[in-house]
Amino acid sequence: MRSYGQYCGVARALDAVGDRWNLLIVRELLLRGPCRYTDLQHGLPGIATNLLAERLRDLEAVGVVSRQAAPPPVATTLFELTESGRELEPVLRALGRWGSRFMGESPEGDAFRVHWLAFPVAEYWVDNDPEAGPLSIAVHTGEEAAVIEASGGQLDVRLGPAQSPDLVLSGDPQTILGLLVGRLSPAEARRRGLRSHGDIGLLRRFRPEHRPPASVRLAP
Amino acid sequence: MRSYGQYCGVARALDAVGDRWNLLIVRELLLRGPCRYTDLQHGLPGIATNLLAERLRDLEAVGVVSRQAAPPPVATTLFELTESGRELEPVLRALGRWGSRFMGESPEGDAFRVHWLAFPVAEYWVDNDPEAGPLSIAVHTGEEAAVIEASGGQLDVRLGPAQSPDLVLSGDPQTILGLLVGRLSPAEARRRGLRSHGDIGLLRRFRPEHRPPASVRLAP
DNA sequence: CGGCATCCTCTTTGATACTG
DNA sequence: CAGTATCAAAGAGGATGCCG
Repeated sequence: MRSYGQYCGVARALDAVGDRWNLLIVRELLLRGPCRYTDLQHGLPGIATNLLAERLRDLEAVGVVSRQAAPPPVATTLFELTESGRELEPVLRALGRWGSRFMGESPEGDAFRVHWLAFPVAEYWVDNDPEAGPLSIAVHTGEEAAVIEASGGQLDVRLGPAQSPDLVLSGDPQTILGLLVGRLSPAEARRRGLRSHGDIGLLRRFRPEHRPPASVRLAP
Repeated sequence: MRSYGQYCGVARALDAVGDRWNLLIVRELLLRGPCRYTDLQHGLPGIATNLLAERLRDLEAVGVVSRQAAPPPVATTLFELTESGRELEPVLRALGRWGSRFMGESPEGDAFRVHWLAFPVAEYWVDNDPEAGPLSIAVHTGEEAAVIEASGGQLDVRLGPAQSPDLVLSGDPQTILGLLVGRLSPAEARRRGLRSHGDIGLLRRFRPEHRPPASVRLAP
């Protein structure tokens, strides 16, 4: 991307990561941790392979991504975020939160990957009963599966099947998401095709939190 | 911008405002409030006029900007953020904060506008003595002037000259910024050409704050 | 397979000139 | 003041090929 040529933090940030696909690459690495090239391709449906290669070079050049030669069991290149790259998390969270207003519109034709649910969970969930025992919730949608694990007040989202989940949810992405962020009640979600095994009341433990408003007025 | 075609909040947000220049247009409207077309051009050095017109149409279409026919004293079109557009503030703040790491690099050749300082002030300042009387600090850099006003714990940044400032700062953008965010001490700033009138110690009232870390791990 | 590079077409950008 | 019109250059997207 050409530089905006403006001595402003927002402009400089966009100079570095404002190019098309860049922030989505960062999303993948934030959500999944170190990834192979093909993992990235899978998590970025629609990207042209030459663009992915070029963007990874660009992100490396600005110090957001680094590449590692993985040791023998993997024996491939792993791409991971640098410290600076991980510090983009607030940007991605703010974008995801703002973008959630468009998630009600039907996902017809849109690709979906389960691990994308980790952002809504991170943004909208809080463990209201951190003293209670660990809990695991399996989520199945499309061909993929993920697990949300709560333990000691900490929430984690992993890809893959659960060992012995306390609750299993399956349904289409829109319904699962609606349920997870509280836009749909369990009853509404079931009406839209949600299937569940286990006590769906467990979800109440993770009600959305609210945050304080900003304190500085920008344009009085 | 073509849609990413991904059912993900971040992707949907970028579908809406990820196009080149869009977030900088939002920055201008956040910092300056309702603007005329030519105000926007001035605050967006480097934008082509056809692009500005097109982007304003796009942003209107996604509900981020609205246009108003201003009443007789102004008698022109005013562009302003909708509620949804104002809710992009956390995105811009996160971007500006992340981008501040690139602000140490020399601004040679980069354009600068004083009102861009409002973001760093909003991000890095806090009024540690809100009970104290109101205070106004004038900032002069390049051809422009702005005022930072503190009153009752509230901070405001305005364009234009100050009435009777308690402190006047002038210098190049990099030095002023370094001083405002605490990267430079007053002595260092003076060595880099800062000129001041009034008690520069007043700045201590507005020391940077720190924020708590995030509580949800994304990629365990 | 994993990690690209090349080639090609189509779209978007940026610069400039011009207009109601 | 608030744009539209035009055009060259850069970038995106898709297909395919190459090399360990």
